[in-house]
Amino acid sequence: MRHLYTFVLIEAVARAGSMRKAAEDMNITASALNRRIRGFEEEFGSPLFERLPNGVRLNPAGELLLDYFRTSRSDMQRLQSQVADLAGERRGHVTIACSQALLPYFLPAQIARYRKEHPGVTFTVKIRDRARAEAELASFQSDIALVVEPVYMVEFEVLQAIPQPVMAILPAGHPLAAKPELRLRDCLDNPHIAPSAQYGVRHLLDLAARRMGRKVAPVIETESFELIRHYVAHEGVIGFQVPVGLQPDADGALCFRPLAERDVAVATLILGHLRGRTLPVAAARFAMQLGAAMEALHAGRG
Amino acid sequence: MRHLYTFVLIEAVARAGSMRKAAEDMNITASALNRRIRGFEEEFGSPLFERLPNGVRLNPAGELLLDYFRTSRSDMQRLQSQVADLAGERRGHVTIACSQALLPYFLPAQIARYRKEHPGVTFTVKIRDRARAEAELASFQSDIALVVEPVYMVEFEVLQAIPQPVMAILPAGHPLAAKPELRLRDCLDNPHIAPSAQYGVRHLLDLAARRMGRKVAPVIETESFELIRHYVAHEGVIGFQVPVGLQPDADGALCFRPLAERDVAVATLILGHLRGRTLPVAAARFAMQLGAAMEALHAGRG
DNA sequence: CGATGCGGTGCAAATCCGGCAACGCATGCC
DNA sequence: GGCATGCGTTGCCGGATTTGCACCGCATCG
Repeated sequence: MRHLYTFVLIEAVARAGSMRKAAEDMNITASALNRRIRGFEEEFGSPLFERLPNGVRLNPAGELLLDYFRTSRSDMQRLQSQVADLAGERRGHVTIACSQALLPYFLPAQIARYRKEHPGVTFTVKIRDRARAEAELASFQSDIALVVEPVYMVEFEVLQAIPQPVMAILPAGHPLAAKPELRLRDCLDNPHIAPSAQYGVRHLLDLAARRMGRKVAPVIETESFELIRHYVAHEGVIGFQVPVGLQPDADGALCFRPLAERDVAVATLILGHLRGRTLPVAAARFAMQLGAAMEALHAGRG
Repeated sequence: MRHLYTFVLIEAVARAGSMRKAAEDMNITASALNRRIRGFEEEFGSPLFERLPNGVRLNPAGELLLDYFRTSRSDMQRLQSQVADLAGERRGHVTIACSQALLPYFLPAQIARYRKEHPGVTFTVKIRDRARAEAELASFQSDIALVVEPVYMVEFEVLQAIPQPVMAILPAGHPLAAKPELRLRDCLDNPHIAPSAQYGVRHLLDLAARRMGRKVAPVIETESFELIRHYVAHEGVIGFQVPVGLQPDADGALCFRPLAERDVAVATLILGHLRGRTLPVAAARFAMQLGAAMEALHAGRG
């Protein structure tokens, strides 16, 4: 949108922390950028940046203006989406910030299902841990978030939430696989592989272990849930994941057993968006579909 | 604001109903205007106007866009006001739509009082009857409205409301002036002067008269409350006005007597703004002052 | 104390945009 | 039926705005 170009530049400068860096990012010269910003500051009636010896930084007025711009841009996109919708085109773009657990099975299936009905809609999928997903929403960089056990924020509006008991991933022949439900103690006594600290599942495991005076001591600690799933079969260690990240009927090499609820708190899969925001048509409809799918998932297992 | 100029043009075209007329209004040529609009339509992805043989008209997409623009502009103004405020300048502009009764005494006093503290704030005062005042708010053309007995609208958010019994204005020596309270019947039996139909006071008088099978039959019917006030002394007829439109201690030529409440319903002076809107700082503070002044007025009399 | 990187500025080139005139078209009027 | 009027629209050109380049003053740092 052309009439918002100046704001895009302002945002770039704010992000880069210096006009010259921002100018390079935006493929214009520093002088052009500088003049645009000074020009706007004059028109606006107040400086937006503090000029420091090694760059610039937004002042309070600039922060306020950036807020204005971000909501303004978001509104404009929603408007375009609405207009495209009433023209019968059902076009649009959905940006979603989600936990890694959603990537292998749940989200691809859902996106495919949605795009089958509305091929004009495109997607951006960002992997964000719990805290950063909410920052994404707050700065309008994502429309919706789908995360496991997010940190609580007042600006987060929950659309749907379902429980997700933490599951142990076992190789098919593992002795513990005989039991229908596992104790955390048994898992910790065996070699195991766990996600690193920023993930929700690990957080719950750490809490539970500390409560019983133990520690999670994985042979491998990783940021990749995919690595966990695949490594379990190779060495015969125990992995952890929530159900939504597991294919209900694997090929027989792995089996999944829930951890006892009295040991490890049940995780929650939460779908939400920024409180008070009106989503673009496409994002709103996709969120509705996700909510229904979560509901079905929950009902199907409970 | 330069970056919103295209929207201003779009608004002008929507208002004029034709590009050539709008171009004349905005002091540019029709071709320039046309190109701006076509250019924006292309960038936006959808036409905004239906092209008719004798002009243009907004289509639904255009209506939506105009909404977006008006809130966007209003937000920008509020932002500038906020920034000026945090710079300690207390600048800004307040646009107020009000009933005629407020013009002679109440509003001038209030504005003077506010400007004494904040000389940087300027005012626009529009005279609007009850219905049009609310239309002004809805299209962001006024910040606040101060009207007598407004028609009810869901989008109107009441900040303060005080009762205003309808008063009769009598020449000092008038026989009816002996009574502390007048009956409507007595007034109608004497020659009287009344505001025309669109005004709140007249509306209440008409309702009351009809209830007792009478009619308001003024010797003069006028849109000017000032004329009413001044004419009463000249011919000795009875005029009508709400207290806020009357100077408490006149020079002795006139006296004011309330009409019996069982005859004529008490009017209401209402201060409000558009529901859900966040006012610019200056407008919000001025509205707060007005609210307090109304409160004091009410307490002082009751 | 030179090198580096910063924001800001003078000047010429390039780009954008507005005004003028004209076109195609529909309508209204003799 | 022709003529006039008013509408949106478009090619062309001149002027205003913006951009890129080179450069300045300044602060920091090795």
